[in-house]
Amino acid sequence: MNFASEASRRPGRGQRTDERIHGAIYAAIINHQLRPATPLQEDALAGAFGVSRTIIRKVLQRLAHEKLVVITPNKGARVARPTTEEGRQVFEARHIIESELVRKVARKRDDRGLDRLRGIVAEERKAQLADDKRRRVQLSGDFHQALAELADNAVLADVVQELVSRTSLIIALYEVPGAVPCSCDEHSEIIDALAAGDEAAAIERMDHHLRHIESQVDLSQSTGGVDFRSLFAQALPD
Amino acid sequence: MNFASEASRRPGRGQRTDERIHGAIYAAIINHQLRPATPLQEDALAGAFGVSRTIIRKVLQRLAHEKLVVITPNKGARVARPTTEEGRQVFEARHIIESELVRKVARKRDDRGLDRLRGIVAEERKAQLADDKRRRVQLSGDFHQALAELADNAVLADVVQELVSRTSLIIALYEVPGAVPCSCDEHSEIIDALAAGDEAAAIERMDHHLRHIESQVDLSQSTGGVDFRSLFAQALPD
DNA sequence: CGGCCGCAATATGTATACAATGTTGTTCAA
DNA sequence: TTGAACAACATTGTATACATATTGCGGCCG
Repeated sequence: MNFASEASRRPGRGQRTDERIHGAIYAAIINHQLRPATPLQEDALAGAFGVSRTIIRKVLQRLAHEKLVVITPNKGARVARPTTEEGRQVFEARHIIESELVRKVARKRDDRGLDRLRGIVAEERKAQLADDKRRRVQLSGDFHQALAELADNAVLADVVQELVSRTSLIIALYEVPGAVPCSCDEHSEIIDALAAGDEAAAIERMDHHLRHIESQVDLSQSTGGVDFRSLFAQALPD
Repeated sequence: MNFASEASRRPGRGQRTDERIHGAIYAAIINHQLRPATPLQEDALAGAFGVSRTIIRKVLQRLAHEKLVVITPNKGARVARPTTEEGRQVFEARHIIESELVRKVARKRDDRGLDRLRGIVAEERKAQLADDKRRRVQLSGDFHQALAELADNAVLADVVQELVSRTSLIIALYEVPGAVPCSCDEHSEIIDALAAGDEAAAIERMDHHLRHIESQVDLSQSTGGVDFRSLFAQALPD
């Protein structure tokens, strides 16, 4: 894609540009259009978006902080390739944090908030029928994000947002072949428990849902620093 | 301070420079040498560290992502001034996350890890005797950071690190006048419970410790947009 | 013929120049 | 005297040029 025309039309109108470019690359990574380990060359991106490398560098830096991109000094940026261990940690963190957030929301009985969640699930169903996988992934993330926001804790909501993004990368890498995309029914069940104010049930269902997502990936492979010595033990002199 | 000589001696030796400058500004903020709302002018910092604004911008961007600095477009960067609401959220997040981390560490019975914690507490005691407040603040953060690392979850350890830094800012802003700096005995008691493998006690003591820190700050003021009208009600003509 | 050394190409790291924006102080007019 | 408009300054935003590091290729030596 080439956005050069729009970008250069209005030369210096603040830092709306950064935001746009960040959003575009972010979405492409979450959507698995840019897969893990894809090189993100500064010049190429600068050309594509019609801006200078300065802007691209800023965006890449931000994505690196969000752990979606890895920058190796003097070698450039690539889409991150989280290890299985990192995957395990991300899921553990999500269990811990999202359980508590669900607890808080269940206690709140915020009907308007729940309606917002229902709206997202409705969109999910539509995307499911339309077989639009990209939109489903997007909306599934939005659901968790929205839930976090309902818990009146923007700090934790930010953390969840980051963890959800990273989950996308983990799925891209380790999804098992016949994986069934996470059914939105589970989201619906969580909402029902929240609406009923049933704290325990809501937590249990969120836990179940997260375990379900985990069951769709295979984190058993050892990616954390391959030990060549033992791997090639029999091929090496003692 | 002026690091121009060292910086320019070896012109382009990788991005060790960024790290150094980030560390320096980070420490200054945590130490309360740079107080909330202090303007961080690019040129001034560039001059002080003997680098160009390019590097400074990168560092400020990173600090902004860590929520220690706020960048307002076209107006520049300042040390962040978290609101009382944000303070509340940070403490809540710490309770949720650090409780679970303590639970995990209690179950692990990792003696070598506990020794590391004891080492930090010993340093804390020394700093307490030497009346070195800066070092005490630093070490207190290190304790929580080290504890998080013992829980075998680098993802959450990163989050805790960020929350601990932000806590420093909150203390700088809202510390009550006669506040007694957090005694390192509480850290010690947590270690003892961990050593005994007493999960419940360890969690209880961490909770107590965090509540103690919270009691040192006054988050009751409403900082979310000061209402001059009511503030100066009696001094204004209706 | 195989392996090592050196050079060239490519990409990133940093500095600087220029453009745009925001702020402040001054001047002029009502 | 007060208000607003304007102009000068200060500061950030962006692009570009140059310095430096890595990588792959080709030639040279053993």
